[in-house]
Amino acid sequence: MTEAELLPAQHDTDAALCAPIRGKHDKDARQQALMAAATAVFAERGYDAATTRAVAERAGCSEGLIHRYFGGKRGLLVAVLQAKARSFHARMAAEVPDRDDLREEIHALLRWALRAMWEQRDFLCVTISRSAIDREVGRAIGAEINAARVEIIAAKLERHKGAGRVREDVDTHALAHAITGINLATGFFQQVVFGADAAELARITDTVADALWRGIATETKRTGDPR
Amino acid sequence: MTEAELLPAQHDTDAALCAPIRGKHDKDARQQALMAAATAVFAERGYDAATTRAVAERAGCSEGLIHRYFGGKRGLLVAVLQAKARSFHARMAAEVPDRDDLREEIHALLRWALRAMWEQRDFLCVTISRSAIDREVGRAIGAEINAARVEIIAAKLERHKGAGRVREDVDTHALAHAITGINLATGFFQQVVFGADAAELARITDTVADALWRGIATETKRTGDPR
Amino acid sequence: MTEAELLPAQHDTDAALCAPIRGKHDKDARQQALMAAATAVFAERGYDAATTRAVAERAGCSEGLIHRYFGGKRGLLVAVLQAKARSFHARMAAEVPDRDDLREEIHALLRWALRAMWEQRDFLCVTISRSAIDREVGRAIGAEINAARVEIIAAKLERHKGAGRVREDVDTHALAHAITGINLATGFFQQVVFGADAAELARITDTVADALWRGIATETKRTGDPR
Amino acid sequence: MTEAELLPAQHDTDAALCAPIRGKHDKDARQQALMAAATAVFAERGYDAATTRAVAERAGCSEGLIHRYFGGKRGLLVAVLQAKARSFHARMAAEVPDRDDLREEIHALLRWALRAMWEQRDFLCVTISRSAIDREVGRAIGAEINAARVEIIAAKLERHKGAGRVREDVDTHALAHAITGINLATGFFQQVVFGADAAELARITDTVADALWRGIATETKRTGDPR
DNA sequence: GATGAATGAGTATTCATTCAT
DNA sequence: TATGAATGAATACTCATTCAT
Repeated sequence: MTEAELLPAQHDTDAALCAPIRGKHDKDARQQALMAAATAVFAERGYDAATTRAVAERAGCSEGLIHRYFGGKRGLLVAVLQAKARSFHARMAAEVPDRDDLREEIHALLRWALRAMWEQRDFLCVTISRSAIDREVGRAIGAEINAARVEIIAAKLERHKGAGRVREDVDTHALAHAITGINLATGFFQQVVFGADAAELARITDTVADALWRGIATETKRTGDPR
Repeated sequence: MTEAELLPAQHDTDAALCAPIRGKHDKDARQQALMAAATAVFAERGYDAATTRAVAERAGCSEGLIHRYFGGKRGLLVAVLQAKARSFHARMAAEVPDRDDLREEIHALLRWALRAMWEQRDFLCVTISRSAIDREVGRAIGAEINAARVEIIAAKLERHKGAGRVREDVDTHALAHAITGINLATGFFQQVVFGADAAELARITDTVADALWRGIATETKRTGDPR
Repeated sequence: MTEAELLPAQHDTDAALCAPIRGKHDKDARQQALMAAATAVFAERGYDAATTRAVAERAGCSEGLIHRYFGGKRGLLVAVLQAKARSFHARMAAEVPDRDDLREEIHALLRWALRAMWEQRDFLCVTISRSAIDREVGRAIGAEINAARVEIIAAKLERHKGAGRVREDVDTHALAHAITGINLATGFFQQVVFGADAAELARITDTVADALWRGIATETKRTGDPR
Repeated sequence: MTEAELLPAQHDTDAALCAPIRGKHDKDARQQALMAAATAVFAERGYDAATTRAVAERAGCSEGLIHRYFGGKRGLLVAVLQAKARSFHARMAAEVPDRDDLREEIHALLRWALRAMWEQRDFLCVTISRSAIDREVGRAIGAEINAARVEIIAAKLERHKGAGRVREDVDTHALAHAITGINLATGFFQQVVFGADAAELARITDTVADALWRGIATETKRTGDPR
């Protein structure tokens, strides 16, 4: 499993986006700047505690624009969420290419989540925090982001099943849900919220990946077990 | 696996706790009432949107006491969190008794989380939402609630390992972390936040439980496989 | 016609009401102070341009109380309006006692309005200004304040009619409406808004009072005409 | 008294004025459009609640022009007021032609006010509302609109006096003020603000007109009294 | 000790006005 | 010249916290 496909593990929220505004009247640039600033400020303080003033200040423009462009604070949150959601699973599809080795596939999926969620931790903090409170946001996340990832993973597993690498009695869709859940638990909660260290995360990830692999792989295919 | 051990699936916020205060000057009763009211109000509206006035009103006493007793709104949140944490894993230890069948043990652990988290969903919403924002709360949850549950589960797995039911090369501690994570992902996110239906949840839980069991059980012990 | 019955011609909004608050926690005094301050500030700047901050500052307390006590800015306006309305026509009834000379009665009514409206000009500015914009306020003023004054005047005229001092074909109710209207026009608009001087006001008032008197008095009763 | 002279009773705000702008660069047309739009928007919402954006939108041009052409929102109000004032008493002079019957003259004056003020009610709401608050506007209204109308009415009365139809001791100027005041009271307040019905308004108007007529007419001229 | 009246710093949002284009 | 993007000061209202009673 190569690591080359993984993104650099750092915040992506602002490098380019928060760069000084080009023109005084560049509407698009300002909208981008506001969304980037919002992602950061929401992440740092949480949605409720974040102030529109702080967002505007960081974006380098006036509060009024938040209301002009996004219809208010909540509109800004929604805009940020939608933009991120679009890019997020597009990336997963691209960055975790299909493999012919089931074990590697599972490991790659779990490791990718560790990387991607660390990188997106700012966005995730807001999203998770809101989704736990705001039913509407919660369902939207479930239906849009989570479901999409489940489908991608289920398709991968189904391919392995078709190739005889996964036991016939395994419910690939349910397993995809489980893997997505494990991603969230390790990638976000243990890594970001609980602050687990890299070694522990690797240990957990590898352990569960191997356990799952053994648990779903057909007997004959498991002979190449590295351990 | 009997279901008798599982708790009734309903909100537990406060039948008794919100009962009318016994004496006007019963300090302990007032603190209890405030914490119960806070649990309910925080759950209903989220921490930020909850007002100390609402908490005081529901507890039937004055706002001032929140500051006198708990040092303010945040102190009240912390008090509630700690109290819940204490009771929470005490319950898990009691309600998921050790079993000699590994497969049943794993299934029981996953099913218990489904029940317990549904029952505690109000409290979890606040906790999860805050922990994603408030680093301090996040670490506290990780260190107190999560770690304690990991230990309990790890001990169970270790016992099975000692009895030769778990492969020697399995890192029980890492696996316990994984199981706890799966609990959170399915019990809270899929069940409460995303609103998955019971059948789907059961399917996911059973699938991952079986996969893990096969993945960690020693070959010889698996002959009794029901499938 | 004695002038002794007329009130001193000065603002009454604050002398006593805006006096320093007695006790820090005197709820009633603060409500009074807020209403007095509101009357003054609304009068000076108009309802819209008046700020709750300015009202609070003048009342010597915090903005929050406006919302706690009156439910907001509009509630404060309504409270002021109602309080004034109650006292206003009670005063007219008391301060323009019945007379047996019709001519004196009419003169007294018109002069009283001049005095009373000058004195209440602050309150009237807000009231008139709002009533012209806010349909609800307008109707309320018409139904409460205006109608009450019409009734009092109509009763006076009816008494004169009964005593044979007013022509049988005079519609006393319609005339009462007219007199109330003339009061408003001269007492408020010419006096307060247009800034007419006292001599001119007296001339207008006396002219119209005499014209009305001649116009409604029975022929025989008019012999004592001073002119 | 013919009714033919009376204007159609409907809002006159802008059938023509709001028509699509002829040329993009027709400065005069734009100023007209802005003033028409302002009249309408101010009337609908009141001066304070009206926004320059709403005015600009309705006029079909940009907010900036309000400041370029009129120096701001207040300047726009003043421009509208002056324009209206000019047209208003020009109309009265034209629409209430001199009559040789004093009684008819007075009735006509009062009835005209009822019609004209109903028709101009939107404009009057803003004007009256502002004049009660904004001293400058109040004096301007008094000096320009009111004084002009007083002069017209006084001239009419003086003509009747010259013809021996009005008693020598009547102060025609003061009476003209009184009539103007009654116009305002009945035409605007009772009719528009208090929402009195047509029958009641007619009764009041006729009663006061007759009372005034009897009160000022010379004895001999009154023999033709219809009653 | 307990109350609830009072505070004041802070919030999202609005809007007349300015100015780069 | 006209536009409309951008501003920023101002607004009503909220709420955790304090403190006189």
